[in-house]
Amino acid sequence: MVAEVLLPLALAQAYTYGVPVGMVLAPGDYVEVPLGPRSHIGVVWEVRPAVATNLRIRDVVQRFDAPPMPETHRKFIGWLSAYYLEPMGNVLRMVLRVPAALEPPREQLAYRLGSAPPKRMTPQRARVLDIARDGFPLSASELAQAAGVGSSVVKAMAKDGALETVQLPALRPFARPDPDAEAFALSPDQTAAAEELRAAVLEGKHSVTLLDGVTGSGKTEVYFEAMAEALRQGKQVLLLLPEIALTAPFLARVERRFGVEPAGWHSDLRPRERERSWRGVADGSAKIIVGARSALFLPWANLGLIVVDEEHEGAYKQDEGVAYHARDMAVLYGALAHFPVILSSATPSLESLVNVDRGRYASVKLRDRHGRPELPEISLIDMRTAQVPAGSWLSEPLLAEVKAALDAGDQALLFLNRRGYAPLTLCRACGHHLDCPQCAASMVEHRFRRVMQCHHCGHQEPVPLACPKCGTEGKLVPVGPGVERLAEEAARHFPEARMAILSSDITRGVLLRDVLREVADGVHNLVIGTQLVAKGHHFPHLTCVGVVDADLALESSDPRAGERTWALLAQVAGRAGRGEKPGRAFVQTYSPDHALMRALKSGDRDAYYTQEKIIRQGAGLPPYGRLAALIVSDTDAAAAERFAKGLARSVPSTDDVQVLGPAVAPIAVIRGRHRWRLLVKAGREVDIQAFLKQWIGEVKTKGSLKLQVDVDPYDFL
DNA sequence: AGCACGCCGACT
DNA sequence: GTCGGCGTGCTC
Repeated sequence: MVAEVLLPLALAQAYTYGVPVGMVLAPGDYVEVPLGPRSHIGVVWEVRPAVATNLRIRDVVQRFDAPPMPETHRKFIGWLSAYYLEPMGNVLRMVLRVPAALEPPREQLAYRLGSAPPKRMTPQRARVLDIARDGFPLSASELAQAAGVGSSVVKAMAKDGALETVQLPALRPFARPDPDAEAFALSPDQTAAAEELRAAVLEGKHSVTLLDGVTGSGKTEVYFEAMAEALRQGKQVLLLLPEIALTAPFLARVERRFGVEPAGWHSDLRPRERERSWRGVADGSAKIIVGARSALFLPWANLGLIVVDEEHEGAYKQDEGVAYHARDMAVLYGALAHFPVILSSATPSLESLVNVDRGRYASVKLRDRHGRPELPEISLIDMRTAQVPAGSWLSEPLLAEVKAALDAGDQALLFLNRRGYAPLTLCRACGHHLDCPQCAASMVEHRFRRVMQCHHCGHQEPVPLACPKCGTEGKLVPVGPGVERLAEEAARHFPEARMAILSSDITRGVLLRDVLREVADGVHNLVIGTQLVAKGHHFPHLTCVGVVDADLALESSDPRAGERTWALLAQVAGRAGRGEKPGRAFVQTYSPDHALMRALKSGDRDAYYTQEKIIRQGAGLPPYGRLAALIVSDTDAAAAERFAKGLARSVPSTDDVQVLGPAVAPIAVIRGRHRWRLLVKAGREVDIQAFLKQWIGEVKTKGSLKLQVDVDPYDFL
């Protein structure tokens, strides 16, 4: 017999290996196989009788004693690979990213207080005893660290008998969740919604339900009930969150509801915790997993429900490596493995709403628990006519509203989606503007951190005193506002205010979560923030929200800009009035007649989305058509252009696919790589993958040139 | 992903 | 004349 083994390398197919006599293999088994001079861990895809071949067939080295990868998971890998035109091995690599997962579990030695007193007493030993006396067994390094001594002290004391060793289970086992640990009190609306979701779970087949309700409507408690139902059936449950929303308070809510700490999965999990979650998912002992998008690839033993929270979030689209969309792949997984998927959002994506229109997704709407309207009262401030103090970004009407809120003892929020001090720095002597040496983008001044930074590649340099071009000193001027500059202005207007700045590059060792808590507790009464503030934080004292530049996100010519702007502004405005007092939002705009602004003012989401749908439909854009983007990049600008234009000339002739471009990509240079972009546009019924394979399947790239395929790009531009 | 094999510049 | 740079291709 031979086994077809898929390896976690950029290989499109499985490789054939001999099965040694006495070894029994089945599809899904994890095995070690030789490849060239090295050995790799792979997954058995198929076992079949050997046929004559002129390949040199080498033997499988060993089979790992681990739960085999279920067939649905293997199918998922195959589908994803076919959908995104990514070699299967690359997709497998996302599953096998936990190095220790297949090794025999390492026992961990722990130390606790022994029976004998230490033979010699030193201050160090006394500290170790102090720690050991009041506690759980700790590993040598933990104990030593807690006592502030070297680990040799611990080891010596163990030898003495002053400490004794115990074996700990290598990894803390997962406790079984209790679906009824602490049910939250639900409103009648929530109960009805929860019933619908539970019914979908009880049906035990694939379905997608869009849970659509504003912040404050209690979506979380509602989908918790669906999770409880899946848990009662003994299934595993995956709760997907955008990375930024994976916070300790959120995990605490899950723990309270189900009585156990959920397994976590995100990028900065420590290796040991990663291993624990991976194994728990694989053997089925981890029942609730709360994770970021890559949690989809964990080797699910018995997955029975996926909830995608904040489903509209662009962060679900991964664009490095395998460019997949986690929300779409969650739906695909549900379809393959026949379980329900719940998409939750206060501002659903157009894609999901259209799927509801088409009858493919069910829709469950949730109103505010306290009967409040979807959005607070929103007023537009027409910046063309409003009084704006010289050198100011805040208009008189907005300043008056903020003052009124502060005077009333309430909180106010000023929102500007721009990090740093100023987005652009110009030399007034020669007109030079400071750009990133690696990218086609401006360097952004960050005054708190005293650096200039490129927001595309992260490149940093000190803030220059003189113009790098003409050498004139003192003539560099910041142009336009960032949150830091806005804060400076706000401090001038409201010197008494207790101000906090919320931005992802926040300040001098202050932890973001501490600032968020302080804001929620009312320690600060004036908050200046970037889009970070839009993300589901609850600020009960906030009654006044000011959007400083509502046009910013609309300026992009990407057709998705409208949808994104709506989600952002609706969520920011929705921060106001979530506590006892009603809130109001004020939106500064130069285009108050824009359909989006009018809809925002009237709080009529449907009106705006209806219009967006018409525009998308007219343009044949998703979700009414299909898109794929090809990105050609090279350190050599001319080579990138030549290759991209050559690609365009070799498009196979078809009637149902349109190829646009090439054009210089929206960000023309990133990290010194020049980028060109082609866009493939087709009807919904067209097999765009087949077209792409026919077109670029045999294309070879050489040198530093890279050709990247992005099926369903998030940016349509 | 490694690793070896292969063609062009700075050394003894 | 060789050492070694990393670009290209292969691994069942």
